Amino acid sequence: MAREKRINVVILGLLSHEDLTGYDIKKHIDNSISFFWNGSFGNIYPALKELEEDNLISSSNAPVGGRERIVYHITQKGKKHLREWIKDEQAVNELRYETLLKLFFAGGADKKDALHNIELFEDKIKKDLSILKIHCKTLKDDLNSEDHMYFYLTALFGVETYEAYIKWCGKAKKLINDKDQFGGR
Amino acid sequence: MAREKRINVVILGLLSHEDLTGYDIKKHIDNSISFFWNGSFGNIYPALKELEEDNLISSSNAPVGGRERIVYHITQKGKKHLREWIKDEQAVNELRYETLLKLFFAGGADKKDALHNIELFEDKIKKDLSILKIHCKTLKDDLNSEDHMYFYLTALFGVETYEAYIKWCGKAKKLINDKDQFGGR
DNA sequence: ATCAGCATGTAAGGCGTTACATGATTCA
DNA sequence: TGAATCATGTAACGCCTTACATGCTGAT
Repeated sequence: MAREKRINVVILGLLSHEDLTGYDIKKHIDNSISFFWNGSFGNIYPALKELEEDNLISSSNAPVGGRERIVYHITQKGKKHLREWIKDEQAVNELRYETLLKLFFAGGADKKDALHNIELFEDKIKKDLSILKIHCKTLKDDLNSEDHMYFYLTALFGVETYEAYIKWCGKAKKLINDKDQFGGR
Repeated sequence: MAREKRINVVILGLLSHEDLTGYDIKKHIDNSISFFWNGSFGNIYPALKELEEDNLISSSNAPVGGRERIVYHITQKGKKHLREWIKDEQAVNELRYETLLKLFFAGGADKKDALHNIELFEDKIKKDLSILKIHCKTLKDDLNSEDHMYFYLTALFGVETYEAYIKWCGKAKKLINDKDQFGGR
């Protein structure tokens, strides 16, 4: 019944591109997919152990100097597992925006707080958008491989939705300011 | 350190509009805010008990016939707590889209699967969008109260981002189909 | 009479985050 | 020599979901 934990397929997916350490995996998540998925050492390392037990990945020690280092490699079984997950129609898509929650309930609060929350959101989105745009452009200029096309499409999703967010922020601020006849409290 | 669980403020927020039972709260969440926040009986009922212990809400028995029914009411302390949460600058905004994850890792899979996943996503979004649009229009035609303005703004957020999603779906499908020189596997 | 909806709750488990613990290496 | 980065891992906890358990009411 219980769905497989998604960190497993994230790891398999990253390892399907190249061999990586747990630390590398965390960095890749942070750099490439953090706007739609997250991971932490606290779930990556235990997941690596489980995946290896299930023969979906294999490991080899590759210390650098005296520093411990374990490089993971996806197996054929792991690749098959990844493809099956992609093929599976079930997909959980969740958005949990506390900023919207605060706005939804702002009726009993100070209008300035509502505006401030929107501005904070807007600033964060603008910052993230500028990074995503660079990323997106780099990928667009190098669409030679199938992998890159898919990376580009996810980055494009980020850029286009974030641009929609920013437009909305403008409208929201305007409406809140215009409708001042309610009288802030 | 640990952040307060957000279901608490969701409940306080809904009760700041009107008195409700636990069952009502679940319905309101499903009807009005489910596109950016969720709740389940399994976390609503325990949270109601805690909130009452902390005097943020009060309860009164209001059975209908022989059917048990507990109506909750927000206290002054609860209202204050809600306003403070809104004022607090911290806000966690997370997007977790398994569809994007599948797309990001689609390089080793069949191109048809990638397209199919986008179509499934698009269908779901279109369905939800049509509901959101009706909701949004209703709210727009009745912007007399401050509460309604905020409800409208959150619904507008949904409409505009979902429209951006649908545009992206079109582009994504087109690019995947056009770039067929990679040769699907 | 049966089924959908109203209504309250508990139990188990899953998944994830945060904080902690440890230590090597590289660069300023 | 100290800070940032590389690198692996554990422990505690939080929050939520799913499934289960129970029973009344109203409509067909």
